Amino acid sequence: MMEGGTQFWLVKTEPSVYSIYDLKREATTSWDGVRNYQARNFLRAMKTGDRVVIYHSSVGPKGSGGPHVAGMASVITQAVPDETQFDSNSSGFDPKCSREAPRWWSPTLRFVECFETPLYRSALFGVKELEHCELLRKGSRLSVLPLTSSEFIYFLKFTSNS
DNA sequence: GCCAACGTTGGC
DNA sequence: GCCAACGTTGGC
Repeated sequence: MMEGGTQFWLVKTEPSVYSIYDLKREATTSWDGVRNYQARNFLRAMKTGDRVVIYHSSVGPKGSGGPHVAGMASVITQAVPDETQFDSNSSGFDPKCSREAPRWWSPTLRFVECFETPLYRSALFGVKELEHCELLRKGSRLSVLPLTSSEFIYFLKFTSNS
C-alpha cells in the first residue's frame, strides 16, 4: 500500500515511440531520454515506491481518440545517469555530458496496470480535482510532473481494482 | 543580462 | 499538418 512519504507523478510518453503496452511487455524500463532540466529534477526526486501515472501524448485527433491517461506504474529504482546521453548512436546523445559529469538521469519504472478504457484529456477539463493540474495548463510541455494526492486519487478511480 | 532566432513539444 | 507556446542558444 501507499506508505507515508510516497510521492505521486505523471510522466508523458509518445506511444508511437514508447507506449504503456511496451512497458507492460517489458515489465520494467529505464525512463530515459528526458532532456528538460525541470523534468530531470523531478526524475531525480522519484523514490522507490512512488506511484506514477502514464500519459500518452502527441496522439493526433485522427489517431486513437486524442491524448489520454493510459495507466499506472511505480518507481522501483531511483535515478541513475541516463545511458543514452553517452551514446553517440542514440537520439538522446548529449556531447556536453561525460560519465564524470552526467546531466540527464533516469529512474526505473515498473508496469502496474493499463486502464481498460483510456482516460482522454478532453474528459479531464472541468474535473474539480484537476483544476490546478500542470498537465492541463495551456502550453505546458513539462513531461514529468508531480501530482498532488488528490490528483492521484482521482486517476486511481480508473484502475480496475479500486 | 537582454532578447531574437531557432528547434521542439504537443494539442488540435 | 498546423501552429502556439515553450526552452535553449548565442550574439551583442
